[in-house]
Amino acid sequence: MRGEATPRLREALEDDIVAGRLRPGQRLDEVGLAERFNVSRTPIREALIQLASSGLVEIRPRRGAFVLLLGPRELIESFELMAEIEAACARLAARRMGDEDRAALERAHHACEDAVRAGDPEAYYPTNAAFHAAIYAATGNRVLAAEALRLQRRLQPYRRLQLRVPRRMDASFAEHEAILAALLSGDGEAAAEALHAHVLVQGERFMSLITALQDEAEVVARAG
Amino acid sequence: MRGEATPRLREALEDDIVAGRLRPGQRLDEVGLAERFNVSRTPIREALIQLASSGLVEIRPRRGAFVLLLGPRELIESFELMAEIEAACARLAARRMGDEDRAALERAHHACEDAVRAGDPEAYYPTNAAFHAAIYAATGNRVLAAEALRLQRRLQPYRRLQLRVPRRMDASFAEHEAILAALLSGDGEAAAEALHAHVLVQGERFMSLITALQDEAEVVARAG
DNA sequence: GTCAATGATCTTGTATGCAAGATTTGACTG
DNA sequence: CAGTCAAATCTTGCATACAAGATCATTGAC
Repeated sequence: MRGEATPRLREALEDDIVAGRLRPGQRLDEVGLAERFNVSRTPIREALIQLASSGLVEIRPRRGAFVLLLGPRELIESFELMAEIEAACARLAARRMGDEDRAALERAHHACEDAVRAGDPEAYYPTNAAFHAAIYAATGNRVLAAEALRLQRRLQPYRRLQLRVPRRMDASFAEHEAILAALLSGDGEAAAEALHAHVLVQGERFMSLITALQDEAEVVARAG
Repeated sequence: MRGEATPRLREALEDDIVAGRLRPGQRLDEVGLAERFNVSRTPIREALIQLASSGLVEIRPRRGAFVLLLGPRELIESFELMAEIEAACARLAARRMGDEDRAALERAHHACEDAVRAGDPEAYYPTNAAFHAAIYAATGNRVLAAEALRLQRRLQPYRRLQLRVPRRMDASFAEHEAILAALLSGDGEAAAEALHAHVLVQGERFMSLITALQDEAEVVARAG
């Protein structure tokens, strides 16, 4: 077994959580994971600690690790934070982005368009994430971009549900169009406002779904 | 040894870093720390991993852990992120803060005033941090506040140096006054702008000092 | 039949052991 | 005398061992 185990485990678990294969609230048993990955508990624990620090996992002392389950309040607050950070990204990106960034942004936008045309939410999901990531990158501020990505990943398990809402995908894409136009025209304030609303509306639309998920997940947590 | 060791170790190391007892760039030897705290390497490693995830420590695989040393670019970017986040806090706080928050903010401001009167940068430092923290809390958004605090701590080892700059403490306090006035009058935009500038100016003023620290720390890192 | 208490079982948190990669030291070569 | 290669030493990363707290089940009382 070459290379180091811990980073690999962290990525594998992170993918499982972000992709929804591990559901919010689910318990992460150290021994079980160790067996699944054919390693000892030590690197598993270290990976779990890292995931806890980046906000994907919650470790309750002496009780074990759980996929982070955001309550309604935390969820609203997280989307609000995301909206503020993305708005800041829009402002900076509009001011600073270069030709390379513009091209990447347009590529990402077209990829979204393809997914919308295909009417495939599963395909839209990653292209949407990439579009937002392209905005982060266009700020030229790597620290800010890393922070935005971290938050994006933290919210992805929840976002994922939202694309199932009828017509949401088309609405999302239309909003992207307005954001992109504002960015390309260099109007940072307009882009910031549009992006802020775009993120917040997602948070708000989620709430009903989330509450449902919440109940479901709690049942899972209790049963599992 | 009752209670759990890891959280205690994390806090102790975090305090050492934030307070400047452990300098940026300094190596953190697992065995040495284990002896110092009378524990095995295991909880030390877990504490270091947590500190790495919150951005106070850098772990280079197979090379060990080091107190995070931000380069000039990362430092500028971090202050820019901090400025954006604090500006967002100001906007939200101006809209939402209650009487309790107002009172806490004024108390924090008066504590700053005392330190300025005494002309004591060492005393001003924590009161300044508390003033900013009061703004975070006044947003009513705990997720946002937690994020702001995390960044604040990450930058504290660097901020700490800046209060040594002549007259900086008085200028900082004067800026606080303007920020507080805007917040209390409910003018979120003005508060946001003032706070944004307040944070950014710190970042900019730091740069010369930082470069000096950078060199010094690298020497320490190489020697240690 | 429900609830509480107590012991068995399981899981976490920490210590210790060991192998592999990194660093240092010292000798040797040009 | 500087530079380089190699072996010895040190450190990390992972595995395993063990103790203490948490969970669960069984039993007994009401």
